[in-house]
Amino acid sequence: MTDRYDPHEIEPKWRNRWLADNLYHASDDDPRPKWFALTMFPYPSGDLHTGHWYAMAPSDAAARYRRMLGFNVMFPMGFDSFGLPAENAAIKRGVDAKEWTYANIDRMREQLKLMGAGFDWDREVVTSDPEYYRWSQWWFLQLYNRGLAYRAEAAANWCPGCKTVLANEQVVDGRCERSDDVVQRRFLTQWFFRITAYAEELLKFEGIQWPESIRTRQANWIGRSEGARLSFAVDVPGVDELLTVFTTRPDTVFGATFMVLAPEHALVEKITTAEQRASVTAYAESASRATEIERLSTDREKSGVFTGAYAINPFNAERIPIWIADYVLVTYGTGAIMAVPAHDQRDFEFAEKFGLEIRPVYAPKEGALPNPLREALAHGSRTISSGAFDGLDEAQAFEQMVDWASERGVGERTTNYRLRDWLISRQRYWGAPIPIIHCEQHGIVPVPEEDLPVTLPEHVTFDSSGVSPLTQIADWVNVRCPVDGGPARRETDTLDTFMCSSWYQMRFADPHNSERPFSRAAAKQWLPVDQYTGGGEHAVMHLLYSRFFWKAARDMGLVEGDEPMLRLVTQGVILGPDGNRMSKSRGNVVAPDELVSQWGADAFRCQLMFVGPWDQGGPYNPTGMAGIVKWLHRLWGLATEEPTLSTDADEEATRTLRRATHKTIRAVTAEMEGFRFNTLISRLMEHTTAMQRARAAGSVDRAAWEEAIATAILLTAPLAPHLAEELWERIGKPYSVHLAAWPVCDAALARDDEVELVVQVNGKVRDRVTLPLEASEEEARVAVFASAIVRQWLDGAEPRRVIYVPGKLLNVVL
RNA sequence: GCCGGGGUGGCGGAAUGGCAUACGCAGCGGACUUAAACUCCGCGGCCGCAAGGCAUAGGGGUUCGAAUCCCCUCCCCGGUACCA
Repeated sequence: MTDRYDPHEIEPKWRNRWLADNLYHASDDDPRPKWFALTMFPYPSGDLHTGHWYAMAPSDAAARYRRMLGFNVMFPMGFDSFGLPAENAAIKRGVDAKEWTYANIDRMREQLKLMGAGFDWDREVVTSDPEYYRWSQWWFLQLYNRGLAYRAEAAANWCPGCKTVLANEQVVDGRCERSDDVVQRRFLTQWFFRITAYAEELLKFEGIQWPESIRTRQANWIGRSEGARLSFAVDVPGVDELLTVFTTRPDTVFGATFMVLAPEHALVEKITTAEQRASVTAYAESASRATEIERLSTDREKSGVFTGAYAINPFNAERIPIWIADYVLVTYGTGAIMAVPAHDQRDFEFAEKFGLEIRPVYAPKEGALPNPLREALAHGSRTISSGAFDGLDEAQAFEQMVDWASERGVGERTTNYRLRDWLISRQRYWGAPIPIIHCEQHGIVPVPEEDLPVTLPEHVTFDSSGVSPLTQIADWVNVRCPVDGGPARRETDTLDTFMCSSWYQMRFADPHNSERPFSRAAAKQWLPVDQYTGGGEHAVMHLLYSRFFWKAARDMGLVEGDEPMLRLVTQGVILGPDGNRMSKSRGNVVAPDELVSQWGADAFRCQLMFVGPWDQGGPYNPTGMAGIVKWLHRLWGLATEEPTLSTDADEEATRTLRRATHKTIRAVTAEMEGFRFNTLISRLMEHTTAMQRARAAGSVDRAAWEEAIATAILLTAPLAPHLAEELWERIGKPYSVHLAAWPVCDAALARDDEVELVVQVNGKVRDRVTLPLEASEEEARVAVFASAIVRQWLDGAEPRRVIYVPGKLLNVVL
């Protein structure tokens, strides 16, 4: 037995023992209350990086804490293993996508084990396994059968680099979230999930503890706005279609002096006059060529063209010109607006540029209307120039005008959402095939459930075009129609990987079920997730999709409750030592493997938790490792080298040590509940110092010492699991510390006997006095005014006022 | 522009109305050691000999008392953006 702390000796020993004993397996028949702790599973990119450690080590600590509190904890791990990097490796380097992926998984699984986390490896799921994606396909069919999956032509985001469409959520600043290529707009027939059916419910966050920032981002993304649809007749011979607009300000309809359609709007073709056709076509073409980035630039000057056609305002029968302009988006509302330049700044700028009428329909809140208007008047006092509706405030005008339109069938109150349906088809190979067959006779035919999985062909070759190989494999594509056995073709698009990760937490409840995605009993036992941890960057992707999926599953009667994850804590981004995101090009990447082989997993875990508040992230510099390592050595030394123990040690010293121990239990427990690992560790360091002081002071009470050491080991166990296990054994406790009970604070022992009262004169600290804990205000005053320093400051003057905060402070005001 | 989070020693950070700078890093001094450190002890905001004064991005306010609450301004990070 070595006497020195050597992580390289103890860490492999305990890791192997835990694995051999299956210590962290969550049993289905355990009477204790369940706790489903989940940290976002990784994409198997090939290497576990510092970001993974930063996310997972504290998640593991929190799960271990719950286990010690007496919960039947399930803390599973898996791999989100479909996706483009595997395919890119296949295209660029000629490796096999599957082999590349599974080699990475094997490597990362070993790296994850080095972390010493308490993952239940029996429940591992890999989304690219047929046993898993079979059920992803099954979910697709359920959603299809319920009308929540559909195929439609729509303007889609096309990434030229990835050669596939993307969901709106995967477009960041007009660029592909993955490859950074500028996204193009293409009209394509694609598969969608009807997430908009749940838009309203997704805005509610009842019964869950999620960070404000994530809830806000989801709410902004869903973008609910209340308003009305108004229909305008089109004054074009032979066109009886109505031009319907969505507006949040139907109360300004008398100020509508022109209409604007998105260049892609279906009506444009039908209403454009012969005279205007050439310029309209040219404008529409240039708009379609413009990238999303160019079109979305808000400081760009307004542009547009007159169609030559007019609409009729249903309120006053006025003929108003119809324009097209790219500031109106085909994807929002109805793709058409009534322009009210006097009360909308964008319309105002457009009207100014093209010399269109600007007609105020509200009097300003103060003063007279400027003439001419310098900018749009967003809100006014009372309606003017609005016919029979004059003299109303905004709310009244809204109500009365929408009622008027509803009665005549030319409008209705409506709620509009910015959220679009989730585009889930991808023109890529390395994903779960969409289980659909296209039959010449029967059109879209779902693959029968008993034929699942639709297996992804292996060992495919990529040609230089980058087109998905699935389209090239004739004996995979050509199938018999399930209805009549006639000739048919498989759908060659695959599912967005975000679809595979939208339900993975459900699969963890019953990961090996080959009859269904999970049994009802397993769902009841384990779901929903009690504590989810991961990166906030998934706010409007994974975290939104998972909520949608859960609600759909609930409506199918498969799960209970309205939310998939009850409590969410998102960690910040760990940065390189220079304060920038870690990247190879910057040369600021900190490689976990090197640090672990030098200092051990426990030290690395602890240092990552110690650097700062977890939810904020921040720079990470390995130079700080020394402090953590010193602390672990100090703890080791205390646990392995006993002081002189006695039963008649100094009573006050004993009391002091026990007080430190119980105060530490209280503080560490609170920090653990709040995911404040940095201050948690500082508390443990202080306790370690207190024990060192006690040992240095001479003989120590045996019971108090043993309590202090055992407590320190227990409180450290979630953070440094290997070290704690070793020390627990060395002090003669039964295996395993990770199954031991979390210590409980004895309030009487934690209590202070006396307090140090801060003495202020006019709010400035001048002195301190020590008083018994129960000292009255009168006793405090006596002690304070007896102080020579205080009397010097008073200089004979009478205090005007005395503020007393029991146990803390006494302020003398002159 | 709008929404969210921030700005405290040389550095990471602590304190969310009551002792500013906990706990660490780096630094300095000392002990032990032939020598060392993943050992131990100590020092450490700025000005000042001291008494004391001044310091939490900047300015103003509330309060007996403000890093903390309110108002204004500046800066950094993240999100989002012609959303009708």
